[in-house]
Amino acid sequence: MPLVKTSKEEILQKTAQVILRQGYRNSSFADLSKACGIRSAHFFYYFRDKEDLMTQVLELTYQYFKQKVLSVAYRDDLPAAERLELLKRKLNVLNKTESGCMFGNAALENSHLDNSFLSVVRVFFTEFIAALTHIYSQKYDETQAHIMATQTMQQLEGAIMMMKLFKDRSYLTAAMARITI
Amino acid sequence: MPLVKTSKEEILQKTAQVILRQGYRNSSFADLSKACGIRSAHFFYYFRDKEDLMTQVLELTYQYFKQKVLSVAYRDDLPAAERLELLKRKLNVLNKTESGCMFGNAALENSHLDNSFLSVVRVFFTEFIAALTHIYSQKYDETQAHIMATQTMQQLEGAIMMMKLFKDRSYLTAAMARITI
DNA sequence: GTCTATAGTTCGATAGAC
DNA sequence: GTCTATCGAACTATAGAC
Repeated sequence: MPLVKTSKEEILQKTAQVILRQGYRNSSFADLSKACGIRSAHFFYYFRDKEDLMTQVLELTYQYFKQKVLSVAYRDDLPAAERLELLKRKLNVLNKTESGCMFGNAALENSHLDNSFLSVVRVFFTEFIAALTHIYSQKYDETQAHIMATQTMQQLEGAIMMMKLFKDRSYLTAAMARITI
Repeated sequence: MPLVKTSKEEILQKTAQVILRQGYRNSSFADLSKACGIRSAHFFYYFRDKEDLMTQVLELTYQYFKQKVLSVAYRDDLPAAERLELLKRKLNVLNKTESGCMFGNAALENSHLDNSFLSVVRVFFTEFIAALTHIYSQKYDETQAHIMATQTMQQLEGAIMMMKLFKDRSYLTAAMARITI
C-alpha cells in the first residue's frame, strides 16, 4: 500500500487523458484509478461524484485552452495572419495523440442528457469561434468573419473525427494547412 | 408456430433511433426494449449480443444511405451540379431530428476499441467521400476532387456536432447551403 | 425472470504530518 | 491529538446475457 501523495491537479490531468481517449461513459473508476495510481474510493474525497469529476476535468482543459491557445488570437500587436499561424501551432497539441478533441467527444456523447458539464462544452466552442472571429475580423466584416470562424472550427472537428476513426493524422494536418486568412 | 410479432427490421429501426440519439454505450437494453415494445430477452433471439445488434443497426443504416442517398452521385445522366443538389436534398433527413449522424457518433465513441462494427463506420465514410469525389471530379481533377469531398464531409460532420450540442439546426442548414460545385 | 459482473458510491479505519 | 490523504470492504443499482 503505497502512500503516494496524489494532488487533485494530478488526478485531473491523468483522468483527462483517459477520458479524452475513451470517453466519459466508457471510462470507469477502475480505469481511472489505475491510470492515477489510486483506489477508486479516493476520487470521492476530491469530487462529489463522476459528473463533478468530469465537470472539473472539462473546466481545467478549457482554462488551459483559453490561456495557452486562444489568448494568442487577441494579441492585437501582431498582424492577423501571424496570430492565425501562432494559433495553429498551439493547436498542434491535438496532433500529439490521435485521441481527438475532449469537447467534441463530450458534445456527441452527452448532448441528449442535461449533464451539468455540457455548459462548459458549449462555452468552449463559443469562445473558440469568438477567438477565430476576432482574427478574421481584421480582414473581413463581423458577419463574414463569424461565418469563416464557424467554418474553420467545424472543419477542424470533422478532421479530428476522421483522424480518430482512421488513426491517421494526415486528416488533421491537411485541414490545418488549409486554414488561412 | 413460434410467431414473433416484432420483426427484426422493426427492432433494428427503433433501436437505430434510440442509439442515434443516445449513443451505443448510453443505450441499455432497458431503453431499447422499451422503445421496441419487447422484453430484453427477445433481442438475443435475433442477435448474438449487443455488439452484433449495433453492427446490424449500422449495416442497415449504411445500406439505406448507400441506396437512397449516395446513389444519386452516380447518376451520370445528370450534370454534376444537379446531382449535388439532389444529394443535398436527400441529406436533409439529418435535419429532421437534432440527433446527428449515427456514424459520426459511433466514430468518436468507439474508436479507441476494436469493436467489429467500426469497420462499417469506416466503410460509410470512405463511400461518402467516394460519392462526393465522383461528383466533384466532373469539374476538377481527381486529386482536387478528393480533397474537396473530404472537406465537404468534414464540414458537414462539424456542423452536425454543433447542431446536436446547441440543439440548433441552423448550423447544418448553413453548412449545406455552402456546398456547391 | 434470474444470474453474474461491474458500475458508482458510501463508510469506517488508518497512517503519517502538523 | 487533530487533520489530511488514503485504503479496504461492502453496499446498491444496473448492465448484459440466457
